[in-house]
Amino acid sequence: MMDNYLSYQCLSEDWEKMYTVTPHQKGVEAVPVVKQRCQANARERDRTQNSVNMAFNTLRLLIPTEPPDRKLSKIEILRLAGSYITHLDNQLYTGDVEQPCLQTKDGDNRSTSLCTFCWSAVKKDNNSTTTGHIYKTPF
DNA sequence: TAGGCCATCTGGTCCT
DNA sequence: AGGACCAGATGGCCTA
Repeated sequence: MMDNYLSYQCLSEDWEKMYTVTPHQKGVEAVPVVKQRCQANARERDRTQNSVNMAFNTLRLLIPTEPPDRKLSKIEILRLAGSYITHLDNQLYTGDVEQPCLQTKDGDNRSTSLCTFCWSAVKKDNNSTTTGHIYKTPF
């Protein structure tokens, strides 16, 4: 793989030195394909770092965990975000933040369990003398 | 050391 | 035509 290119993270200062492809079609300007490829790579890098990862970080901040700065993988962020939305939706529906909400297990409409976020609240309540705030953090 | 996770590269497709 | 978006491939790092 990448035999035709200069491998990872080709730097902009190298671009001008890169070879160009001789055009076979008449009237087509020679295109510095490697430079073009490196520019595309840079854009893609920038997009994943500043767009995709930023979105993951923003979403991560909205998910309560214990400890709050617990490292979550991207797939964990997505799954927990879904669970948390369901949790909030249940509380909104019942109108009772003290009432633990139940969630349906994947693919099984008959089987329910305490949702992740309520479960963590129960665990935390059992481990402390204070009661009250429902938005305890999972784990 | 195997497996999970991630960053990066790459080529294809779609959009402007 | 060029850029954005996407999914697959690859290799490096980390941890159990």
